[in-house]
Amino acid sequence: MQAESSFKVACSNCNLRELCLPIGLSTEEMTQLDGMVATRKKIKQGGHLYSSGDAFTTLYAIRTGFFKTCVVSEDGREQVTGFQMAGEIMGLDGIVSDKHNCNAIALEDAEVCVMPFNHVEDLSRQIPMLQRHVHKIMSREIVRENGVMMLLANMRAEERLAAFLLNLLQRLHARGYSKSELILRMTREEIGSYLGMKLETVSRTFSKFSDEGIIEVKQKNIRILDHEKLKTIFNSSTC
Amino acid sequence: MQAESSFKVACSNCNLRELCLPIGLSTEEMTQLDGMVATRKKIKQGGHLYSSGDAFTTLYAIRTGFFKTCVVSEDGREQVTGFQMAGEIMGLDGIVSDKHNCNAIALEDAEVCVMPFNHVEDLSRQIPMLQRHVHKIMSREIVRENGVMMLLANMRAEERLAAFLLNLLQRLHARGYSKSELILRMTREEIGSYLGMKLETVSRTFSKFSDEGIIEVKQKNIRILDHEKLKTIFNSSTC
DNA sequence: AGCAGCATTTGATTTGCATCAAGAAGTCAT
DNA sequence: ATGACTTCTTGATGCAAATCAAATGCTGCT
Repeated sequence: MQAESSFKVACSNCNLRELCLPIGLSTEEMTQLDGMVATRKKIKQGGHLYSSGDAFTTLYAIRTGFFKTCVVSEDGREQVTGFQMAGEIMGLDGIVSDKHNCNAIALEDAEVCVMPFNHVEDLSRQIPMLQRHVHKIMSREIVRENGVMMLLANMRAEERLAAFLLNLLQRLHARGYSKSELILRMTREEIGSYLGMKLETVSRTFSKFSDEGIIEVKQKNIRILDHEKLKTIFNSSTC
Repeated sequence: MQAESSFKVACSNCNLRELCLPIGLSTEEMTQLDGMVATRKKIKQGGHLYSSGDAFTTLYAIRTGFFKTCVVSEDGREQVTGFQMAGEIMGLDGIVSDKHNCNAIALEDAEVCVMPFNHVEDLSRQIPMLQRHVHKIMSREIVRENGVMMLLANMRAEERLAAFLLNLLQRLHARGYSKSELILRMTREEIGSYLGMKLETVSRTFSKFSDEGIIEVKQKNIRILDHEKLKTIFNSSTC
């Protein structure tokens, strides 16, 4: 087994590149891009990729593993702001103040590509398609958070959990996983924090879905029995 | 009175430039930047600057007036995602899919600078400080939304309203307005939507703050009598 | 393997906010 | 100014989810 660091890190032959990178780059541009990732970094389950207050210098692309990000208020309340998986970019919150604004914690052993932000900016100036790509990634995060605001402000517990499951399924499916089965990497409490409900309510709602034959729950293993019904719950308002 | 369009639009002598633009640009760079704003546009109260689904081509900087942005779910529920004032940038939600993702509606007669996004990108490639600035603006929006998520998921009605007032005051103060007085441009219902509560609860909470001598409420005019208490309410968890 | 410590489930009770309702105050158009 | 409409306030009641509580099921460690 060879040490990771002795491999040349290269986006151009990374199997995740269609998730991280713009499509349609020329071979030349692709080669340039290989300069974007400085190194890779492994994080053990429970480890912090970065913490609130840390100096911001780099973005991270997830190669393997699963993360949560969370902000902590002055009085100590923790809020999970997102769950991230392979191919997704982390660290954008740090750009505005040159300090990270949240904690990024691995929910399973993980590996990330370290992309110094000034490399990203330099290359963005040279490769317009990369520039656009970076903008799109940030815009996507803004739009995602708009959706979470809708969820938190307007939806009931069942709708929130249905939305959460459907979102995870869709993202996992884009990575080649089944549409009808998933393993939750986070606890009920973390799900609850993200969805603005208590862990007991998360558990009860899982049980309810299970009773109704919509899903099958075995601890962290969830099997989707009725995808359509899940969508109906998600879309249905109070009527 | 001269028609607006006959004036040369110029960031270099705009009195809002320290809100919109990076600081420390050279005179030469400043001159380049004047190419960023194509035109200006006036929006009447209640008018849409853009709507969900519209093609995205430009960002907007607010010169005067006050806006709300809101997303509408499939089943018709509306969620206010933010309130924007002079110097703030709108339209970032459109970048990811080349379509706007929300409605931007003027809450009072307003004027905006129209900045075609490809101008912004072109100039960003030439002026690294502008590039960084654009990134910071998007990152700031991400961080703001993280804060709203915390508010919606974790806080009680009083804390939410206190947070809302303090945020408005702080932003107005940065624009030269009083720290102890403000005029709400939005209805109780719009505040409620943003804060995830019903208009009746917003009204009741205003009344409660008023009874406790923290603020004075005269319709849309709010006078802050006890700024410290407001902060205490905002920070206090359930204890 | 066995123990300690989390994570999860489920039940009983409380509560903060939503909902329903009605009247008052303010605003706009003619 | 007058009437119509919107916005706001306040009260009474109901409900979804929080809280409190306890038992059970996992997981990881030595």
